[in-house]
Amino acid sequence: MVQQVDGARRAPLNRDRVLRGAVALADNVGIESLSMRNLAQELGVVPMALYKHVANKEQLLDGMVDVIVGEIDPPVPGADWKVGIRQRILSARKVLLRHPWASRVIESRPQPTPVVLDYLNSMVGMFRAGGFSVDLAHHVMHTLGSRVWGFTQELFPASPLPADPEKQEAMFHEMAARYPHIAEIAVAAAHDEASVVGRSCDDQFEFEFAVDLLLDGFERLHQQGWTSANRS
Amino acid sequence: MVQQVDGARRAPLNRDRVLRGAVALADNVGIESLSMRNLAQELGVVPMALYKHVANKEQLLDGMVDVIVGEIDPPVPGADWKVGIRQRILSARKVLLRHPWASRVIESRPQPTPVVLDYLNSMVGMFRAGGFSVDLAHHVMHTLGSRVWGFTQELFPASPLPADPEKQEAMFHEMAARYPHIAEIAVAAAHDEASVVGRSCDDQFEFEFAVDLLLDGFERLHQQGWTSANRS
DNA sequence: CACGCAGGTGTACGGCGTACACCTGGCGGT
DNA sequence: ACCGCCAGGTGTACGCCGTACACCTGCGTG
Repeated sequence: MVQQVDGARRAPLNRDRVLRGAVALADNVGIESLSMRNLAQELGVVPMALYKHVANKEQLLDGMVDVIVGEIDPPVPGADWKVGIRQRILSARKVLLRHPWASRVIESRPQPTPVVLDYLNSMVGMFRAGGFSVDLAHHVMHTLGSRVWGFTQELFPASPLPADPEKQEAMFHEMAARYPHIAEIAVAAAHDEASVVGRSCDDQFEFEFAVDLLLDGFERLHQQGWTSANRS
Repeated sequence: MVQQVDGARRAPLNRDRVLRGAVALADNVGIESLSMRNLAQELGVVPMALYKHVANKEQLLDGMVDVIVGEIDPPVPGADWKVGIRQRILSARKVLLRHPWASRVIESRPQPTPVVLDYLNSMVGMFRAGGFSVDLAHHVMHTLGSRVWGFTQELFPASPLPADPEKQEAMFHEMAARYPHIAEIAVAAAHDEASVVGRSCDDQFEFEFAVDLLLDGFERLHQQGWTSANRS
């Protein structure tokens, strides 16, 4: 049933093959359909075989995160801190857009792996190399929050509009009556992009807007010699 | 087995009682131990009885979010936009600190409920009342991201130190060697608070640092008459 | 040739969400 | 006084999940 079609025996599994298989499967069928049983089947193996290579599902998820982090570009060497950080974050973002499930998985990990710590450490290092005090670098990392990973907390994903244009119209009027401020944003955004109502806004622009606002704020504090001692 | 000890029959369930029971149970035993079966038992009822009041577990979670949002203070009427927004967000934060599971649940909802939309709408309204253009209000909401809910993406929770102080020492040296930038932050933070190594930093301060940096940035853009037309 | 051990297997358990058929007690209409 | 309805609660069962544990198998080494 599970055996190979071609005569050659399946190459033996190893941790890396398992992790990459898991990433691929999550990419294809969604993270919510990634189960040990599922993954085992995909790899042509019985579920329990996986446990020879990962301790349990949590460790599998940790390993998947490590694979993803490995896809992020390394820091550009001689760059100014601001452009360097920006590039790195936007590289992370590109990776996360390739693996839409990854942000949720990253958020769900209770402890960082060494690979993740390496990434964060090198990020802090870029601020330090730019002359930031330990103090400021610290708070600035907190402020970036999930954006060091290239994603922002989505307030909600693009709403799937009803196909029927009459229902669309009705829904729109209800929105406008009940949530006028949200509605006018939706209208403006739709107009900007000459697209249908409800089309979600330009994600990339929103992301860069936020990152740049933050980086500019950081720069200002840095130049002012900000210290956490002047906590008001 | 399940019947009441006192002669009086259990008051009949209703949606509200189910939701509040679920919130209480999550508070007590943690969200990961909240199951339909568990909750039913707590309410003195058979699991399937819950389905007369909520369609499924997803709707239960939606309802729990609504309960939490209901605990956030309403906007202070005559306040300046900046202090008004700040107060509201810090109120949300207080609520979320009472229900530590709530941030993860909010993040996990695929669609916002009407109650959530009301909250977001009123938040946008505060920016609009402060003179923000629709355009700027829009992007500014995105920038706040999960902070409108009073939480920030945690890079990782406080690490539980090993009890043995020798192991602590060893771990610390390994950290310092491998992740020097992270280590120096840890040292500085520990020194600030005269606490043990690894003690997590002052969360409230980090949060307010970020919110204030953002609000200041928003104010600057607002005063400059910023428009998304000048997208560089 | 025997042995060990890494890698793969089979079976089983307890937990989950929930579909579906059923029961029951009180209330409104006649 | 009776009947029928139906909201609310029950019982059973299914298919999924993660994974403990005992087992097998075949290769590399002594």
